[in-house]
Amino acid sequence: MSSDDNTKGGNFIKAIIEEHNRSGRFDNRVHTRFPPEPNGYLHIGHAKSICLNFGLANDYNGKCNLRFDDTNPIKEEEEYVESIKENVRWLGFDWQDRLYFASDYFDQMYDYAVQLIKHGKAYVDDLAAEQIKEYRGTLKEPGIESPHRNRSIEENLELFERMRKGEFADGAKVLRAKIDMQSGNLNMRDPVMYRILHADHHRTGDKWCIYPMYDWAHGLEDSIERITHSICTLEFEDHRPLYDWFLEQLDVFHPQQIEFARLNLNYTVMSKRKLSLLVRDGYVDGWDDPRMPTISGLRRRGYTPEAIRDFSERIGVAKSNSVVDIALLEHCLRDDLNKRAMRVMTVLEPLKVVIENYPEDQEEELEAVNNPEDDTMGKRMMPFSRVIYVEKNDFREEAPRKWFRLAPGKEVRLKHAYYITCKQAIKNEDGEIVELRCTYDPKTKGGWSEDGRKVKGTLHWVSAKHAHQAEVRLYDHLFNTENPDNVQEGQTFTDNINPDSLKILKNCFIEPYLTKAKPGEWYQFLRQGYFCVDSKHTTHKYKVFNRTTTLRDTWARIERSGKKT
RNA sequence: UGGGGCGUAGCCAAGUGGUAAGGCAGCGGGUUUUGGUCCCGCGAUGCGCAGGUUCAAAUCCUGCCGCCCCAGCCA
Repeated sequence: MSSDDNTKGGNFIKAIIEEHNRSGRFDNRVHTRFPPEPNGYLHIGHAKSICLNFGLANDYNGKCNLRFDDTNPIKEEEEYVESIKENVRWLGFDWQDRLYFASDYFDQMYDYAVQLIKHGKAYVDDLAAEQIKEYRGTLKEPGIESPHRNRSIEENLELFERMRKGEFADGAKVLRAKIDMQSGNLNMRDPVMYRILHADHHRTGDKWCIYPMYDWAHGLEDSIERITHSICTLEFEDHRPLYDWFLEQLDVFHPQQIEFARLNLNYTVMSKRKLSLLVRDGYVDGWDDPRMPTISGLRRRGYTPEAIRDFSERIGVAKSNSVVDIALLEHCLRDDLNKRAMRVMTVLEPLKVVIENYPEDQEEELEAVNNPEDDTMGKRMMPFSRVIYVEKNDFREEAPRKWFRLAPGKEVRLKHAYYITCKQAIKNEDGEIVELRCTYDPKTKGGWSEDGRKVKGTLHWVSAKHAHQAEVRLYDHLFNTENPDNVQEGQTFTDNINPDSLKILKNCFIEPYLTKAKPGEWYQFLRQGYFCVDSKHTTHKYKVFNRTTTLRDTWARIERSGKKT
């Protein structure tokens, strides 16, 4: 790969990498890692990081590791490890044989800590957590040194050894780096390296009762794996001096930490805390609810890995806090689905249409194109008969200006079928329209006429006799405000939940072909949107479809703007 | 005794002294058997503000202003 390819669509991280390649700092090697903590499910924000790390490795002919940063046994579980691996794989990335765990390095980290103690750069502190906090000082005042700061190396060595052996209770002692209690950077005020935690770890069991802190562990993990570029989010910028300090003291391989802005999206929330609250309090149907910004939610909603990767690329990478418009994500989705989704016909809110001049017992098979964007997807046959269903909102008793659809006296085209003209609308005793009586023009088979007569409206339909019933779930944004966290006093983000984020339609009709639809397939319901088979609620006999996203709807826009004026 | 970052269009974002890329959103128009797709066109005399250096400044200097992060034995 030439460097021209790399600079295209450049970002500041690529600039740094290229500078390193010029200077030879890492021998032209690029090795990144995606380092999740296995304490929750991945979301679209993680996807950005995954695409970034694996993407850079790919761009520069390097490698990217999948590494679980499992240094806190209290929060971490095996269940999350599996789901994270599955998500990364689904997104289309391959860590090959480089699956690592921070816990695999616990022995080595312990040895490094001993080394630091021997150099007089770390000490065991007996101060209680509360006291450590007091001694740390504040943002504007310096901290003060712990009375145990100047213990002898021998004593520190012995105490640390006894910590490891389990001679002390949780919280009784910690190992601290001896740096600078005066530092303006609080991270440098003798940060804790090890805490005592008599807890079972999901991988190391009860082998350890002391566990390394993030700042101590992370740089070592990177160094051990010979990571060249350790990419993390902005809030770790203040930690970089500490990251560098540890590696310098140890005189080991020293990766470059680079920080970028995490992804924020409007109309949703991204924090682990809020996401789990939505699940726990039943606002959504689990972590994979199609309205959730989790990878599993997006997947169940019908998002494609390609769309998510395209999105990651288009949003760019920078250091300024920003909120990306979710419309961009949706655009990427439509862009991908437009090319790959088979077109089918379904009627979501049915209105019966009787074609009066079509023979009672006649049926025919009409040819339908599967995807006008892709001829290789071929054609299929659709049954047609005297009674069909069309969409309720494709009929208006009084046609507004520029209305191309059905109305008394209006002629429209049934896609792939015939032109029909509306003769009469039949109402029930409540005044609701329950049936349309139409006539068809037998000379317009296939949906066109030799006389060149213009018919502007084209409708989707389904033959009543041949249709199958199905459930369709229409999803909208989970929140009805751009920034759900922007609340008045006494309110919480859940007060901004969109009450109409899920609409379930149980009386929908689908064309016969769709009875074969399987989870994992993408369809465009003609004129309505992209849909997929729901993997959770669909049974052998009962199909449930999720609306992935709508099509752009110019008519809705015209009506909306018309109402405003 | 405070430290670290960030400000380019409604939203992202390139740009690294030579006269403001691109995408999304929006608005017009064309094509169309999806009011879809596709195609064409439209937005910064200006880069947080004010000075300064220079033939030339979003880019360099000075001073302000605004926003974000940091006081876990979380990551």
